[in-house]
Amino acid sequence: MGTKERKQKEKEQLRQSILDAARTLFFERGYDHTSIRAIAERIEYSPTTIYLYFKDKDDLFKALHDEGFGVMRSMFIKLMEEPDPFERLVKMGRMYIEFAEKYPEYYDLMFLMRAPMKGMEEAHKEWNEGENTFHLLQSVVAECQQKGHFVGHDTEVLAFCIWSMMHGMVSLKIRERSKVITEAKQPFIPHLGLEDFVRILRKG
Amino acid sequence: MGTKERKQKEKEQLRQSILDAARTLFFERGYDHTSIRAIAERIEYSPTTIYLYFKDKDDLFKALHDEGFGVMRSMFIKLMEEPDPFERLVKMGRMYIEFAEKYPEYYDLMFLMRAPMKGMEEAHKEWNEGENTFHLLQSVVAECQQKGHFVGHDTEVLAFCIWSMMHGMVSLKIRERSKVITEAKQPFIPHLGLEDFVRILRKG
DNA sequence: ATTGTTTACTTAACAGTGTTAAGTATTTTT
DNA sequence: AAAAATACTTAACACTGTTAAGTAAACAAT
Repeated sequence: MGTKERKQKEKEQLRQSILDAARTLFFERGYDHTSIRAIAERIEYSPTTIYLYFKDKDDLFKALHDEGFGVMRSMFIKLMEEPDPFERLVKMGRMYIEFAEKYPEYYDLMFLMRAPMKGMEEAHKEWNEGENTFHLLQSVVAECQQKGHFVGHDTEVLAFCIWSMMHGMVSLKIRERSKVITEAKQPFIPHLGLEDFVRILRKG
Repeated sequence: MGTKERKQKEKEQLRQSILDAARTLFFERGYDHTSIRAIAERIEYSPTTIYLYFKDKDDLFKALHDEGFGVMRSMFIKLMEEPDPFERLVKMGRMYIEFAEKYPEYYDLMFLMRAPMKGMEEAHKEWNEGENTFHLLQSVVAECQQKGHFVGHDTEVLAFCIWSMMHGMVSLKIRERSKVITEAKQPFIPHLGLEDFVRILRKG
């Protein structure tokens, strides 16, 4: 029965091309300003076809949200071979910024937008993707502490602080709040900030 | 001509009650899920009346956005009498968290949401409210440096880092991303993080 | 006092949204 | 050849922000 498998593959392909169209349009004009009808038009299907592959608009969002975490994970994996935990932590910070600068739209979906989380409370219930990534950070911080860094700090709270720092800089930049600083410094802002932060952390 | 003044006042009152209704509904169900019709229904006027007082929905947003900065400013002013700049900086941090915890919806409008900024690019062009607040922070940081803190750091970049730290923690909390940490610590999360951060800063 | 004009508001409508129920071919199974 | 399942579409519902046109009352000028 080769036809059954072929049909299955065709279905998977259509699902993928819906997702591709959605990604393109979401990234181009944002989630709110992308209509199901526009996505449908792009792949030359009727709008209702999309509902045969995705529950609703939030479901499309969630798919891209998880896709984003996949991309981020694949970037993080590369630097796990760095032996020194503090250096690894610093590299993770740089990678975080690189991800946000390269895929600001993914970052938006993953960490900034509210829309998806509502659908996530029902389905995922616990934002698994985000939790996994955070625990990765937390374990690196714990390793740092074992090597004598950050003495007397609560691992969890400190990890949250570090994440907050990165998230703060990156999200202020993405949402164009970083325009409050001198124009010449703006292109370097998350990186400059990170290096400044690292200088402070090295002492602790 | 007392009637003219009375009319003027009545107009101002209606404008205010539109704003009150908008605030209530925005805070209750969020900007996106509040319709002009719902606001109109609440004050028992026709939807189009709102357009006689506000250009469009973004204009309503902007009014509440600026209102939020007014509230924040009035909270900040109180702690400007603190003579020691470092202590003042710490108190500003605590105040920032208090504001965000007391008025998460204002915070959302002011620092998280995207919708308004688009309208702001045309009108304000430069997010004045945000800039003023940032420059206040920057001057406190500069004062700290004059007293020997944070030697060798760029004032602007450092101020941005500090703001990022606060913004990161607060916004992760508001958008419910802080659920990645132990439940027992969650209620204290922005405060605990701040104190941790302060401990690190005191050394520099 | 009767005009004309301004003011403050409403009705009706447009073009768009997410989403669902019902319908239609086409293919597969019996 | 009849029945059933598959894959998709058409038509519609109840919304949305926003605008153009209309209305009734208050004012001004003659």
